[in-house]
Amino acid sequence: MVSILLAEDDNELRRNVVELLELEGYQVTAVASAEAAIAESEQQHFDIALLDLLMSGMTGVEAISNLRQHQPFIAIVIITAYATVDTAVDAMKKGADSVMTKPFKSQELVVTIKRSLAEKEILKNRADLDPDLVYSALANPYRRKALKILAAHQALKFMDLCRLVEIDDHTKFNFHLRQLKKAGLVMQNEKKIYILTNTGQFVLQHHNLS
Amino acid sequence: MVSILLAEDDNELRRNVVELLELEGYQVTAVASAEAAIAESEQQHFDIALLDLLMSGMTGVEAISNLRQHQPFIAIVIITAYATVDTAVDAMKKGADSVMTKPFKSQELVVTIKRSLAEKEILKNRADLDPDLVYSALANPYRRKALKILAAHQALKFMDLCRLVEIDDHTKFNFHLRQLKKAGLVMQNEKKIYILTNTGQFVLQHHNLS
DNA sequence: GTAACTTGATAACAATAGTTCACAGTTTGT
DNA sequence: ACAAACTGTGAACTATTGTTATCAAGTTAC
Repeated sequence: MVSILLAEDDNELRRNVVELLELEGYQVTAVASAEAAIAESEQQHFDIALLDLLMSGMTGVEAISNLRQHQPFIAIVIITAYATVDTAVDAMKKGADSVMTKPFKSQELVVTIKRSLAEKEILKNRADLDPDLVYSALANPYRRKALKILAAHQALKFMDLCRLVEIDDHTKFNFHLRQLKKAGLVMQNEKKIYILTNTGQFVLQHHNLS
Repeated sequence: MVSILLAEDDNELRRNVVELLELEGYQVTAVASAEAAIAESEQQHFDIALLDLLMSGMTGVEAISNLRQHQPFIAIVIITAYATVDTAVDAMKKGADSVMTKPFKSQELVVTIKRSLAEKEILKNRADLDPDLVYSALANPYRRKALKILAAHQALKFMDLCRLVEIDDHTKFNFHLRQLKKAGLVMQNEKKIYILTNTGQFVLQHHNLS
């Protein structure tokens, strides 16, 4: 079941949103301040947090880094009545995944929640891969280069990739390719041609290899 | 000298912005489409790109990933007359560093440019560190744990950190700590107490270690 | 068919990473 | 002052990573 953490200091709106989300089948924990939200996040796991921007005490945006400390994969949606482009940009810079304006229709909220969860879903994949192997695989310039080239060309045959990485000894390159396969970043398709796994694509997107 | 790539299909506005930015001492390359901007980015280095959202052909937001392909550290500002919170959020999700609304005052543009460059400045630091060493250092759960703990506690003495990482043999932990030092992620302050380097803080921020 | 290229497996080896042990100088508490 | 805990160094050793050489099955070109 998807668990939602809601921080909203308007009592009536909070009750309404809780009711709405519970009808949608979510499990909701509602609090009235950013501080309370942080405290809750230390107690139990949440998939997504809906934070009002302006509350007495800490703002929703200020709470983001605290929430992520205990729940690195939590999706965060900032909700605010006074949203401008600037406040939205600021919230995104500070780590929000989305920003909604108040007032909103029930369906807008549900759609935003579903989309934010979907976008985070890819991140969850990372949880089931072995970070030791991935970092170890990235700790070599040939392999980082191979990944980048593979990302650019989508699919490459062994020798083509080998040449592009500029390793003259193909057996040496074969070794590095195996390391990439072992780390789950690269695989061969049915025609034995090398492609990135979606893990590989994710890693490449988020690591900006140099 | 800071080099700016400007993509704007309104000829008059483009000329005005070029004039303004050159007066401010920037070196500006101006084009009239996202496609032309991508082509330029393959020719020379830019510190920052100012992209109009709506142009004939590709939008500014669609060009972002292409630009980053050749220039991973480029800062990107999306400029648009029809900015809503939703379009701004979308642009940020796709990798923009900031979003500005048209029309804007000269000073707003200059301030936004300076701030975006400053925020990217941290990234440049990464360029001068050895990715082999960093990834290698991260390829071990003890070391990732030590980094996380160090980030939470800011500063820790050797034995305190060792206990928190739950390694019983302090000399074994000492080895891993040396690896972290060698990678430039951790250092000792004047009182010999262990702290993260700013490289270490950057890595921790951007890797969300699991 | 055969010569050249492709795509691997395997073994032998060097270099690096990681562990453990022994020991020693420095702080800290009492 | 003395013991205990702290903060290391260095040597010995094992495991893993990375390189090189040899060999071989499959594919393609002619």
